[in-house]
Amino acid sequence: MRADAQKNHDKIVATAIEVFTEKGMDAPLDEIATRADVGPGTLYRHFPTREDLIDAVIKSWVLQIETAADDAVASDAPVREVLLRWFSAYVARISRNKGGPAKFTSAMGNSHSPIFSKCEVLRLANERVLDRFRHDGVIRADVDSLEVCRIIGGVAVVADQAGLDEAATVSMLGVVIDGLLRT
Amino acid sequence: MRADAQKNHDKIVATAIEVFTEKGMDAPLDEIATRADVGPGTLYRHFPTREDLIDAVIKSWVLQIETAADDAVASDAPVREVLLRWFSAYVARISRNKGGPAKFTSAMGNSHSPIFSKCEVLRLANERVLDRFRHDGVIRADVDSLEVCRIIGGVAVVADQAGLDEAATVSMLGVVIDGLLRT
DNA sequence: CCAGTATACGGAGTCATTCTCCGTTTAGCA
DNA sequence: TGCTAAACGGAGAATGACTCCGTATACTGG
Repeated sequence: MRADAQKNHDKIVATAIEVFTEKGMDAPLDEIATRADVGPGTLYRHFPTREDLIDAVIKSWVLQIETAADDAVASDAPVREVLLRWFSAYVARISRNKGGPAKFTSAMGNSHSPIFSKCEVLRLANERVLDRFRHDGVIRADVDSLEVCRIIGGVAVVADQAGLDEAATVSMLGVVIDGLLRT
Repeated sequence: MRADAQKNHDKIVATAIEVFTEKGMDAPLDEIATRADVGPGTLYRHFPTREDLIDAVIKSWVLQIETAADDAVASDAPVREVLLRWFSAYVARISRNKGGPAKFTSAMGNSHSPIFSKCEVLRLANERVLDRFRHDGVIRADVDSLEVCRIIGGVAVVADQAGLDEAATVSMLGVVIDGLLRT
């Protein structure tokens, strides 16, 4: 890639992180272009769709999600507590920017989405956590990771769109966790 | 209200029902105006916001929700089965038009929304059903109707946005129901 | 029945946003 | 240093929300 192209690419991603933080993931792309001092054409050449740009922005998350999952797998606290912490981390992650939960959760399981691979990271991290407890027989075995991601994602979407606080989210997650335990 | 205004009002609502069915609840309002043979100005005078129009469109539902709730309260089938049927009806209702679940669920509990009163109908119907089982002591008492509506709504939003089939929805509802039972 | 007026109409027009097209510029190479 | 593929960027087309205001008309009181 040409040096100027690389520079613009990086500048766009950096600006996108800023703008998404300020205005949510549905922020006008042209504003990102303007603030990155590039033309709209340049932005769209690098990132044909909004999701392609989101994909580039997410890269930094991946590691943190993996770490949270590692913690959950390693922790010897009670199941309920471990799951609550893990799901909270999951929700916090995808909710960092307004509109994020909807973006991730509706792309989940859709292999044609530009952010599919990032969703897979989430799904697989969740799978590792669930596997640990499935192994112990403390959670039900008939629900797969994708489905759990969707339910948790649903909670995140509602919390995001209705502007709920963390307490409300935790309470809803508690219900879902109880639904996963036993059986 | 002047006779011509009434006629236009009715024509707009009828057309909106059609267009929402075809294109979802985010369909262009100008298209509704065009197809109803009125100017955009007329549509916006009658319904200042999209939600005001949705509110008018919903009127026909209310009775059906009440009926489904009545059935759930009266049924002597097992809890799990009754709840599954009720929640399925709830989800089906708000998911009738694409984009519906998000509209309803994010307005739920927000008394400033034009469709708040309709959301209250949903919430109260759900409350009646929950109350019956709370009385029997078969479901947990520490989760209120609003919260349950949000969790179920979250499932509906995800199913709607990801285009999931009914089996997937039912499976997710099953998890939530298990989370509500006991304790 | 008719005139006067409040009410309602409707579409042209503005604004915001997405996305494209294409003439211009430039990095990197031979 | 000159050539060319690569990249740029902004004008502008397309879509959709929403407003403004000149025009038309349904009602009412005489």
